[in-house]
Amino acid sequence: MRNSPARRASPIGQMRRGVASSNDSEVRNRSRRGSGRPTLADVAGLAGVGSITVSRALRDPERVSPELRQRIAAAVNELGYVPNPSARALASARADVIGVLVPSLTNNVFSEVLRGIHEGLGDCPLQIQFGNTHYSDEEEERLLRVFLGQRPSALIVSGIDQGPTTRQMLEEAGCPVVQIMEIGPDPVDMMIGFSHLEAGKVVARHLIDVGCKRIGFLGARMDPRSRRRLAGYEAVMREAGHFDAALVTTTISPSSVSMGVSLFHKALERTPDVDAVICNNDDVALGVLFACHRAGLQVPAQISIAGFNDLEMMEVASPSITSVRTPRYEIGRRAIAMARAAIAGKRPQRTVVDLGFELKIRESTMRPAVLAL
Amino acid sequence: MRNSPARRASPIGQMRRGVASSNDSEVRNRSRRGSGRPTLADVAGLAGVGSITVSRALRDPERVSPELRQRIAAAVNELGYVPNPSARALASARADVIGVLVPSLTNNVFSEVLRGIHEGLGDCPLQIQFGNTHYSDEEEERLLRVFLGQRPSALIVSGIDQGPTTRQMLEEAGCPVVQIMEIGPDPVDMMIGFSHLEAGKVVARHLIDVGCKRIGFLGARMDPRSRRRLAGYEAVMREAGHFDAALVTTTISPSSVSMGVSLFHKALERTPDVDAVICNNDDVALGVLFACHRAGLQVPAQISIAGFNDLEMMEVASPSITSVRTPRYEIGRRAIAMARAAIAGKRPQRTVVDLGFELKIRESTMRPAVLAL
DNA sequence: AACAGGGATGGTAGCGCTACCAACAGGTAT
DNA sequence: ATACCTGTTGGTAGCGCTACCATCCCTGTT
Repeated sequence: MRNSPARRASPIGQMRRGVASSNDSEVRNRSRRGSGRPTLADVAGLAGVGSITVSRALRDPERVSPELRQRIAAAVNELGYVPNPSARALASARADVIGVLVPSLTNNVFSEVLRGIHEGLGDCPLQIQFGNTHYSDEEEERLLRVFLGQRPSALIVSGIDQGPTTRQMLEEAGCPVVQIMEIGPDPVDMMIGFSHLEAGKVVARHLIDVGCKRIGFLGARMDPRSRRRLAGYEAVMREAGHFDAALVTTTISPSSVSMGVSLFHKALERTPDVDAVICNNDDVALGVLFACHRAGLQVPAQISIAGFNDLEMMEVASPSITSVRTPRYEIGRRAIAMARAAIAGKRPQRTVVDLGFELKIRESTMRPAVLAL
Repeated sequence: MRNSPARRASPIGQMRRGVASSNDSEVRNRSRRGSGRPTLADVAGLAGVGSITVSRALRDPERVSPELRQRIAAAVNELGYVPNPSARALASARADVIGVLVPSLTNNVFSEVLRGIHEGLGDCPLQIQFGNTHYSDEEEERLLRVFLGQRPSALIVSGIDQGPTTRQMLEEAGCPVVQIMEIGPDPVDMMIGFSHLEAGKVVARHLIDVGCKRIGFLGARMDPRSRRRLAGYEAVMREAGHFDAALVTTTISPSSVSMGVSLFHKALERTPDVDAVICNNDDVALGVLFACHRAGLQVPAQISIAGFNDLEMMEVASPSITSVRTPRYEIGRRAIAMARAAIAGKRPQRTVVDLGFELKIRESTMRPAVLAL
């Protein structure tokens, strides 16, 4: 019941027999090897051309005369020919695969990036080979090694803090490499993202502007990007003379809404006088909002909340939550576009692209006076 | 700067010259084809065995004597040999690829499933080939066609409502097929999920039990699974004599928290007397919670809310939200386990697995009396 | 002692495609 | 008329691996 390709193949075999040398095809039908599916040679036989011409017509139609092109298209259609990517990869020593390494799948930031990557691909015949590093350098190195074994057409990796071995492998990969999410000095090849340090600064400045002084920082899963946001916060707080190490509450445990609740409780214990919290992402911010609601703390009258990433729900939360809009989807799309351009030999003029970010100011950080309007 | 594989390959080439016939290797070095990386034959030369023995040692070590196995392992290590998956796929007419089709990446339900799939894979040498159908039958069919062109080892598809062409392609795929998320009659091959109809019934019954009568149903992105949950709701409501078509507010637009807000507003307009809403997922439920908060409606005193999926945040929301816990991660893990077993020829005895679900009753649907305790 | 049986090993011939070169037509420059 | 392009087509030889046999050796049996 589960196995009919052999049956399906037989009409094709007969078709072939009528066109190619009959001896040939009979031998082929008896053979136990082979996939039983039409090949380039079958298409070529039916169209009455050489197989290499079919190959060209499929990959680079410009180089084949319109007449042959049409005959070949008809033959492809009739046989239901689908190219064999393994054979192509083997013959050309280059797989139509783009390796993508991200640190997490749970995190909806990266699912947005992945969506951008998939949609940026459109229907071009590239495959995405996807790997989850779980925020581990060793795992990243292992996965990269596996990916390189396939001779990918390009690589997309998250962040700019690869370990030395990983860094060297990327440099020697012999294919375009795009580092995403962040920008920094010394790219391996290309880079697209924004400055997390600046983003941290902007949020902190905003809260100082609206009159907050005891501004806490809550961070779960303190990856390198979160640490840079924290560094931006710290720089601005020091400059304003407000910095206090007790205001910073972080954990390396994974981020979640409930982790936001517990980080907030811990912060309240350490610094009961906090008048604002900056969260390293929106999950944590949402947890803080819920915790405030449960504790009867008025937002923003008694405490202001700022998040990071600007998930869609931030705008409709009650109160709506100030957050930094990050171009996650756009990063995915543009990363693929850059990779494709580089594969096609047209390296973009700008190899380091700063997509920036946007502070979305909402109710959770508005001054009472403004709210009253 | 970007291109060093050629340089890296040269010591390997020299190594090879010392072992294999020197004439051979010189020709090989001059050739412009080939990846420049060590091959099975190189490993075989260094270990002093036939290449087929190396192949066996790598795929099925039991069949090679311990002594040779060790020599081969040493040679692999020394050369840094990595098998070429394309060549393997071509020669064996079978790629070590599992095709996975899901309808959405935005939806965190499916990112959990994907996480389960990736983690269920462990470090076995299978690759996941992933496709996003965007809830479109045509797109599903197109992607399936692409996947089948690679002769995957197994296929994982979402839902049980494939179109006739897709259904036929799956039946003729000649590889194990796992349908996930749902169970139903007439599986293509294997199936893992739970009954959405039952889940819909259980939630509706619970709300009736706590004394609600005008129970609304809010649904965004009404895919087949959501429709079956709605059918369960409708059946129970009819049985209780509470059904009213005006209580059902749905849209095919994508689901989101803000869509939950607007669906709730629409429902309030049509049936201002609703005393509870069942949402087809937790995003919508969260939107309802925010809308209630903004409108000053007490939850659950004035209105009860139930969600679906039991995202982590439901438990810490304020009030916490009743939801149906669905085994998303587990579905991914088990689906891969079933696929791997089938690939290995050990088809599981149970080919249709019902993982069930669990109604998590929380504050948002508690009777005032219970809350007062 | 001859033989069958089984486990370990190797040789060979592809898998389906593309890189490379060769061939040839039809034009343009010499 | 010859040489020399340029553009289209085809032949051939692999890419690196595995399926399929053949071979070898070592048992155990008659």
